Amino acid sequence: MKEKKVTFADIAAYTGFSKTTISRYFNNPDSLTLENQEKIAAALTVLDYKENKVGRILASGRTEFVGIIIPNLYMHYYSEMLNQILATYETYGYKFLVFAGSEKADVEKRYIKELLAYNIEGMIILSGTIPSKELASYNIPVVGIEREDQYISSVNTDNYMGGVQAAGLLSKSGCDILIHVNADIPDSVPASGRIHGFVDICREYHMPYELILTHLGNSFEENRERISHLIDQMEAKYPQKKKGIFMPNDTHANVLLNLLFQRYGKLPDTYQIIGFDNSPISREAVIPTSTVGQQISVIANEAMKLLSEQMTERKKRRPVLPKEPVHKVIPPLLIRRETTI
Amino acid sequence: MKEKKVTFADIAAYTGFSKTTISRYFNNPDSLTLENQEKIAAALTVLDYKENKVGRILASGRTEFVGIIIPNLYMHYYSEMLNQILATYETYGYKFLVFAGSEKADVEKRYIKELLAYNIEGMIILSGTIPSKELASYNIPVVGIEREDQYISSVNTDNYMGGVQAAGLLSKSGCDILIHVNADIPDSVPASGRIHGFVDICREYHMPYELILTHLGNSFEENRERISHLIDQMEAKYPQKKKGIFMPNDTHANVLLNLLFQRYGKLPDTYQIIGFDNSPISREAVIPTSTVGQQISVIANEAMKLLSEQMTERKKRRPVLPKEPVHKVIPPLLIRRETTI
DNA sequence: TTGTAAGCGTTATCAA
DNA sequence: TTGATAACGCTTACAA
Repeated sequence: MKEKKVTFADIAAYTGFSKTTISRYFNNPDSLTLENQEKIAAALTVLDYKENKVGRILASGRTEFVGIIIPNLYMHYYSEMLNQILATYETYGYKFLVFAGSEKADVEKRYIKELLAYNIEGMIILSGTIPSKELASYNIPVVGIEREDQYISSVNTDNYMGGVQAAGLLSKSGCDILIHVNADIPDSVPASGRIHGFVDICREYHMPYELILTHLGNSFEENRERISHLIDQMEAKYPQKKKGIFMPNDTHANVLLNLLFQRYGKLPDTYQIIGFDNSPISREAVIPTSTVGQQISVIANEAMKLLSEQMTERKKRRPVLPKEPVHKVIPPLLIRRETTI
Repeated sequence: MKEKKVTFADIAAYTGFSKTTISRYFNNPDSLTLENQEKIAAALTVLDYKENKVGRILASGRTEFVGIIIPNLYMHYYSEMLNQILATYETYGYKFLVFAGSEKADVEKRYIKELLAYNIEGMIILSGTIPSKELASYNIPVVGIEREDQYISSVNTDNYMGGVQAAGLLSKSGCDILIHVNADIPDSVPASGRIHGFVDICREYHMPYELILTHLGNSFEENRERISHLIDQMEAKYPQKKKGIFMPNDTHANVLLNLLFQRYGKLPDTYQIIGFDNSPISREAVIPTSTVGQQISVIANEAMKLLSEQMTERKKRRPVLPKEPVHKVIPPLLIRRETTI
């Protein structure tokens, strides 16, 4: 406790060098003679010096902090994305200040204010409550992931391609009718691409299709009830017909699958199901479920790469700031398992 | 970009007060006259002042940073724990620097070094690779969660009680033989309590039981294969008998359930299954699975409470450091669903 | 209630 | 290759 920490001043006193030289030892060692490097190195171990980055931040303005705002960690998609983002520490060295779980614009604005107070160098945002226009106004590098991104750089899954892949697979499976269940997403959100991709392919192949754009509820119980309802509707409307169903994500695909299993003891021949995300539940379901897989690790790495480039650029004396935000698009991977042919 | 930031000096110049007074406005506003408070408040908006906490940290030594080291975010238990820990920001105001996903002692030591370089005030650690003795030597408040905790404070689920609850439920379900599958955990790890609780109750009730202490593999495929093997073994050893199986967690319980479903199209009457954790998969399984539920939110909050107390104590001029680490134990919640009577 | 002045531990700028 | 000195933005005695 009471032991004061060893500082550059102590090392300087001990070695007879100036603080500047000690600083240089850390930041530009080659500017010292090898002999002196060794002297200082020895002093460090003798004195048991521990780095203190706060002084450095204050003097240099570089925190190496990146802020993350994430809607929740309950959904696997988000927790795995965070996982992958955190893993980039090994590559880029940025530390992450993480806020999660609000989903309310005013609360998230508080989070951002706090992050800015710590001089974060950049921000990755997965939450969609704050308009990108406002995010851009904070004047630090920001990369969005799967959210509205008109005024900020972003990395997204190629959702349109995902819709195309899902519809393509289902239409090849001999289905009579293709159904896509999803929330009614505005076009500004990348995920809306899935709907367009799905529709375009259905039209192109002249496949009968239906869009069921409805909110499936906020709890597992609500999901269950509404999806059960959906089954009733579909069976009433398309009896006997072979239905190819593209669910908005693997969690909901799993609920559908379980409900059908409970009704029929198996997945009836009149159903084909495909989910989205390739989250663990798609493999852990009663029957491994086909899905359009998001390449979470690729997305996370691209996001950090993009952010890191922008942060590095800013540190230069005459930064060339990109006038236009950069939008990267990562292709999804179609994963065929046992709920489709 | 080029706009320099507004500092206390600017506000002081603008208002005619000293920097000290500006500082006081933020830290102890009541020590100023209401009139002067208003003057400063006005200046803040005029100048568009933005907090900079780095200076404060340097001057005061208080970072309000808490470090978190977590094995991974792939398992729901960890991601939900992180979720709940992050949520305590609203209560305690500590910001979290998060590292995840190494599970290697040397890497995690690097993480800790980095955290210490940023003057974190305390640490929550879920990872078990670094012995608590070493953690204690860092001389900052540390709280462990479900890990070896001899020399550090900790919050754990009452694992023994969990084992008791599981064995109790299964023995009431008319089983002929009780089986607990688990890894071969050393007694220093809290989770070992489950095994002891299970065994003690089986003995007390004179229930025949078997412990299968084996590693179930590191991937879903391995889990599947080994659990399938387990079923073969159990069916060979206990044909016709009603088997009550206590799995080490919900993920593995789900794999077992799915395998049985695939073999028999349902959960046979000769099986009763109970998992551990109450993770989402237990509700999302083909048949909602009984489980011994961990109270993650309670654990997270208790951990932060404990840590916060220790951090607050340290800030006092004459801190009373606890000689002995504090260990809190949170009771599990038995959740009966459809895989047990 | 307010101000002065000395830090906090680095880095940056010059100069040597 | 090295050093002196002034920042960086805020807090904290101590003084008034």
